[in-house]
Amino acid sequence: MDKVFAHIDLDAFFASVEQLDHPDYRGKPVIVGGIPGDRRAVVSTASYEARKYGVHSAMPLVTAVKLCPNAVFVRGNYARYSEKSQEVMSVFSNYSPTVIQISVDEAFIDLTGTERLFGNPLGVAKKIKAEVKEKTGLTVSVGLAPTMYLAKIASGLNKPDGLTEIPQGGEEKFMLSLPLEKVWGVGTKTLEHLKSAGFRTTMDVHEKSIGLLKTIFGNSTGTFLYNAVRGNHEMDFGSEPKSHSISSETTFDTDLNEEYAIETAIMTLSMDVLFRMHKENVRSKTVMLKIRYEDFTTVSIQETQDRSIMNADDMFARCRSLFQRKYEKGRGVRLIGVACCNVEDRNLPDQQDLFDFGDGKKARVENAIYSMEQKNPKIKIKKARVLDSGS
DNA sequence: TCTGGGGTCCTAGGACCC
DNA sequence: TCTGGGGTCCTAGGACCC
Repeated sequence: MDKVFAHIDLDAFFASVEQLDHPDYRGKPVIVGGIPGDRRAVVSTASYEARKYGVHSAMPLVTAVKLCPNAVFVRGNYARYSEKSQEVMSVFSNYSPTVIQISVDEAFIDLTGTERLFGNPLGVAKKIKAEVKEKTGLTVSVGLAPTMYLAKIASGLNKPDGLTEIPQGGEEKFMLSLPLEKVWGVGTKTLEHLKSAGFRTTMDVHEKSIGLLKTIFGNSTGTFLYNAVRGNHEMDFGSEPKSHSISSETTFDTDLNEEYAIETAIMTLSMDVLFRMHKENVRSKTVMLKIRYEDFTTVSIQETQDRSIMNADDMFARCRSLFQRKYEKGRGVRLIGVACCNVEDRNLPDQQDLFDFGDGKKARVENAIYSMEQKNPKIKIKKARVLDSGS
């Protein structure tokens, strides 16, 4: 049976939610990500009105303010966006048992074999667009194709409120009509590399052997490019992700070089990551610390111990020790980040649980604090050091 | 323009073992 | 003595995505 996938992308999602919730923002440029004066913010989403001024995602907010000073600027209400996202996603499940959500604002729907129930894929796509609009007030762009990879590219071609279909058998032709920068998975670095190696179009890539592409771009990228331009690249969401990580990072308003102040930030981040691990009921033996210096060079250090992280003190002690080992004293730090890698389900058997090192009690206390915070978000219980964020 | 925060995956080199 | 080869695990860095 011919396979058919839809990729559905919400148009300028965060900005559209703001316009939906605030009628006075409608028809105006709306920029989500920060407000004028936020020194190091970047644009998260720009409404289509703002895009006319050249504002786009990932642009420094300072630049956006220069380009479009009269825009409505908001920092963003991520809980609200998440709520709207769920409303939209629940519409999709009416049309197929197989919905793969890949981020807050996009999902794949496997429409293979749903023809008898709902009609042909193009008709289904139109129904989905109409139902999303009716139930949530938001518009989406849809791509239809025989593979998820192609559907993903197709949905981006006629935004906003778009609908683009790549017919069965038209995969290669479609890819060869595409400019290189539209090839999903080719970012700035690979694009530069392609250009410097003399590739200007997908057709140029198509002419070369897989062996040559591997030699120039490495095994993984070479193979990817070879298949992509033929419309043969498959995205695999089938297997469960092997490793999972939970991270938290922060960019300081101004660079820091006092160790005590940086370590205080590390403590806040450690607590955040640890609480999120509690919430997901997972544990980890590996912590990672990331330092971005004033000149934007970024380094990281990680350590895996035999025992899982027991509590916030333990987590902070591990991160602090990594910081002390890695930090080049005196250098200005613009960002500090903390992560737990290779997290696993806490219900899995773990040898160390047979012993109690006295940390078990602390962990139970933290769990209690965490559940209090969940019941009443206004209660914020923090370590003395974090409250005293001054000296 | 002076570059967020949350992730995943890939690679290369070193340690260690047989 | 100064030197093989394969496999696996860990770490640091980088590319990419939304």
